[in-house]
Amino acid sequence: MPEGPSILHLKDELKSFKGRIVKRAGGYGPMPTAWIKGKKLINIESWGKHLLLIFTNGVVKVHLGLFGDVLINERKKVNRSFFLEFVKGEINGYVVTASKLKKTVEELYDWRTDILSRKFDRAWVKKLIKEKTGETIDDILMDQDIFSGVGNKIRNEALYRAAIHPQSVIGKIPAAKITKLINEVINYATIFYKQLSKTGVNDFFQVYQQEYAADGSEVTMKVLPKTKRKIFFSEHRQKLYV
DNA sequence: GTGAATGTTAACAG
DNA sequence: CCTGTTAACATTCA
Repeated sequence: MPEGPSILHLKDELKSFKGRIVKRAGGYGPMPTAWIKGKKLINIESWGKHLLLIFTNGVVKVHLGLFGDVLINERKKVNRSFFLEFVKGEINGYVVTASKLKKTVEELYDWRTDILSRKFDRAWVKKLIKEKTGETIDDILMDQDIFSGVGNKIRNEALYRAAIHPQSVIGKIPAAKITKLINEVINYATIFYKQLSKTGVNDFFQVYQQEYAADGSEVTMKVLPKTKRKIFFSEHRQKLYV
């Protein structure tokens, strides 16, 4: 379920719980939940793939990992890893990890890198990328401190649209191409988010898990050695800078 | 039954 | 101690 756009969409869906008092909190996760009972959920925020539930006496960070799911006023058969029950309605997290922030939201999060935030700062992100001269662009795109909210789908789609080979080396990519890539990340994340809002699913791919890319060229798939994640790209369209 | 999938982090080896 | 690699986690779907 989760790349940044999914979390933003989830935040939208949870809006109606703002300002309401928690009757019961729990779940099989390790985080203690007694401190939440009887407290008001004053706000819901998100940063990248983090969902932040702000209470008067603390903040819960919810991460959906690879298989996480959050249901509203609905339950599955399996146990909930984290849940909030209100007088009317409930938020049920499955396979999510919840933890209480040890510092304030302001201390922990920089929204200049959040690809779905209005505060996203192209110049700032460009500067962070430049510092990674010798690394490859596929790794940098998944670095949550540079592109907060980018997951494997956005990575592959943005690189295709910017016509950059995933294994290009940062220092060798022309500055204008980096700019183009940043724009395509935002573009695709926006498409992803709008699709979710409209249809509840995102399945608009030009290269990710495709046999042929949108331009008709053949798609190559590689498994990255370190992360074991799959990258999909078109040799024909995407230029390798090394 | 098998394998793969939108992710992160703890544990381990060197 | 730092760096890089592997394992673990838990679920759904094809």
